[in-house]
Amino acid sequence: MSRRLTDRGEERRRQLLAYATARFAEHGYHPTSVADIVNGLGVGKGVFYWYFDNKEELFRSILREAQLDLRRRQRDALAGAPDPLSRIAAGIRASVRWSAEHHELFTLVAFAATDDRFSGLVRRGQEVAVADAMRHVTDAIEQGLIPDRNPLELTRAMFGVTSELTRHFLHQEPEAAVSVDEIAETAAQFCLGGLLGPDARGAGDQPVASSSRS
Amino acid sequence: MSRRLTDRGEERRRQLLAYATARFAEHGYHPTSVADIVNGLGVGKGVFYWYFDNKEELFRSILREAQLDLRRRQRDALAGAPDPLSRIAAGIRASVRWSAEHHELFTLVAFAATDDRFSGLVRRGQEVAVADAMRHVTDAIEQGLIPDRNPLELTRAMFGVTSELTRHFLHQEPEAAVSVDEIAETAAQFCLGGLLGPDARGAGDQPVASSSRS
DNA sequence: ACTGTTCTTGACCGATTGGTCAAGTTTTCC
DNA sequence: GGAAAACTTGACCAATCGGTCAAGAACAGT
Repeated sequence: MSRRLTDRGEERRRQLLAYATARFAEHGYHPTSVADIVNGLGVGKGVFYWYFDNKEELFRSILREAQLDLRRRQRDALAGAPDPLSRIAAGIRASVRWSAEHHELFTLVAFAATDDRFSGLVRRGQEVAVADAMRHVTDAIEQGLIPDRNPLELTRAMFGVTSELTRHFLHQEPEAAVSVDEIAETAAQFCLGGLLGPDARGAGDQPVASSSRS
Repeated sequence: MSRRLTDRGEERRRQLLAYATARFAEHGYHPTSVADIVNGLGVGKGVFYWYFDNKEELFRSILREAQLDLRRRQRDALAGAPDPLSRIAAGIRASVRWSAEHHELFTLVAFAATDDRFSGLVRRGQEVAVADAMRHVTDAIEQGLIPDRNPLELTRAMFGVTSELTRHFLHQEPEAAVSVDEIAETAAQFCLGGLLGPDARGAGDQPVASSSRS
């Protein structure tokens, strides 16, 4: 589809994406029909199919734009952080904040990861993000700031912390009145502690021999 | 439905549950039809509706049995652990092992958490599991084994680590040839470190004043 | 052996869906 | 001003689905 869109067309496409995002997040991808989307916007069915080949393509577009936005946000957040551990902490905080602001997108990505058609796309996006974060973990190991353990395992553990705390406190139980900053801080602190491990000394200590060297 | 089932009936019901579990895990809940399930078992549609009121009830039954099984497994794992931190570590390892053995159920719970109809059930099940685990976190704080921070936040962070490491290494990338025990150990170590935080001293030290007391 | 219950079959049905498309409107371009 | 393109409408359609149910088979109990 190499047809050009006018400004009016671009605006309509954005409306479809935004409305569909909200609708999918609230009711789920499968239970939401194309008719639901176009009726909600007050347009005819053909408008939908003018801009998207099918329902699945619409959803993929939403996922891709979410991934790009998050990655951009994390890159911006790391600018200026002096050392690997503070970059890791800054990345975690940026992630928590982005997810807090994009509840709908977070929900959709979580669903997409469990669905055959979309899990590949989600996986590839996450691999990029994980590779980004893992570089800092590797740097921290090389600089002797944390014990030498499997960087991928450590990075994935951090992802788990970040997404679970965000999901629970900022999306599922927002009435718990926990601030985004508090959750971001909890995530960062827990992860820094996790990187150090249970036998860790204070930051800056010389690396010590590990009984289970990897 | 208070009709009694014979042994033959019980066996058929189990077959429906097992086949549906595999089918839902592989293709997704929504894309799997009742026809898919009964055709896969080689029975007629009425068999399905003899045992279950509808498709949704079948899925709920699967979720409930999964939650009971996991909880039982974790309770067994804690027996004999002498102190809170070793109970926490034992619970984490049990969780990882259970999830490794129940890939299908793990997948279904992950999906169910994102779906309107089932997320309530998943949430309640998780709250029970979280409350169980949080008791040990609270004990550890009270015994001065870890700094005094929000136990619920700490417990949720551990859940995030456990599920993400399991999901990634044992389900998504099984060809990475990482053993279940290694992942269980990584999860336990990361979490113990996370509980201690980045300023932690060795286990057994007196609790020190925290600059951000909660 | 007969009755009652459990288990089973698969045609059937109303409802819903994703997607198509002829026709019309609006806008753009020359 | 007219032609072309973009945008829009909503009826239509084949396919699929969840669930029902009359009828039959198998089994259990007396």
